[in-house]
Amino acid sequence: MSNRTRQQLVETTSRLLERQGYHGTGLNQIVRESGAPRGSLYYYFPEGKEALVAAALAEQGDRMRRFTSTILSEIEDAVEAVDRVVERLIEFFSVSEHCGGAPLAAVALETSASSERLRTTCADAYQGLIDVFAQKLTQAGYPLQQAQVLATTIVAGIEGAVILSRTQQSTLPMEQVRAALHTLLTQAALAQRC
Amino acid sequence: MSNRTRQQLVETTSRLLERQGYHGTGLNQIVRESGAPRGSLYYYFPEGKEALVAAALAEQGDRMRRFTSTILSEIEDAVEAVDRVVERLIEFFSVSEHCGGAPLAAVALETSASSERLRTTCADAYQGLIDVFAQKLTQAGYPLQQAQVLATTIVAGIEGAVILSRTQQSTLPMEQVRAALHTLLTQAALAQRC
DNA sequence: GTCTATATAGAGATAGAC
DNA sequence: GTCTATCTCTATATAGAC
Repeated sequence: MSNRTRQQLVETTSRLLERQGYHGTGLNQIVRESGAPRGSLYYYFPEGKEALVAAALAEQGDRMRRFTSTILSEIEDAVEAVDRVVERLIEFFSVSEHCGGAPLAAVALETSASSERLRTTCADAYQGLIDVFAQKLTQAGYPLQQAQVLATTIVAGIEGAVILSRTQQSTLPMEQVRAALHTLLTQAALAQRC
Repeated sequence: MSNRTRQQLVETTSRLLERQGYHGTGLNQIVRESGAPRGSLYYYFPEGKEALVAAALAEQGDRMRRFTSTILSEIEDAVEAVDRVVERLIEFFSVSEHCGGAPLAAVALETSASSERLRTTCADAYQGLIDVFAQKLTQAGYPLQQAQVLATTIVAGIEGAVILSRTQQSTLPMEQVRAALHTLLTQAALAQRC
């Protein structure tokens, strides 16, 4: 079936990129671990590796955005909602055996200087995620500019915390950043009321 | 001369790792761009690529720690001192044509699952940097646990901001995170006085 | 849609001369 | 300390059969 094989390739690529990066992930490994037919890769992605990776990154960006958006819509209080997002990410990080959590970061760092296509794909994915947080914060009454600063800081803090947690093989950095973001959002809200 | 060639290899490796990551940086390229004699690589690093990269990462960690420590010791007020560190990093990011600023992150993400040696080297480097910030904050009167949370958040925020700034080719994310860290540290200090 | 075979290039690493 | 030559492996990509 057409979309089935293609989807296997994209999902396997996403998974491998997350722990090996762009240059560390070979097409042979992708084909092998996906179980997809060997001859299908260049049928679905005639432009080769870069196109396959771009598709995987875009899908990961969508997944992250939907995941975040769902949680933010379920909890009315903005501070608690952001807290819950980070808590859920910590859970995912734990079950991934301390090797997941930043599906875009490695590729972004490796390729931002060499591939415009992959760089912009990552940029769009990050911006989509930032927008989701910013929208929640503006709806909660934060001024627009402050909401944008805070949303960027949330995403940056999470990405950085994942890097630290992966190198330390511990959830502690993510827990610490979660606490700090809670403080930041709470006191920003307080300052705005006074 | 002995140390001269070795140093050329290490410095070139550091520079290439920063924008290409571990698997994207080949030994041939390192030798070529360093201008070091081709035959010297395995003389200075008999254990091969992993050892060379580990040396480069350790040196980058030291460099970052010294850079930060110097600035923090020059400015008495802790909040202003941290602000100044981020400002200086933004300057470096600008002159690197939006491709530098996170010398450890790419390798950390690529290899944390496959190389204990590189993972722990990155972990040690990050911890050294966190300790420098934490020490400044405790000296400024922040309680120990709060200082550790804030120090981790500073480093995580910076690393995440660099990722965003590189993908967006703009200093804006770093500026935004700088502002947010300023708010966080100021209000944490206020809360502690009341 | 999928296969195998292959082209071409580059990787990391080793041996042995100098 | 440094050189060249070479080994082996793997990479991406393509061609052409089925």
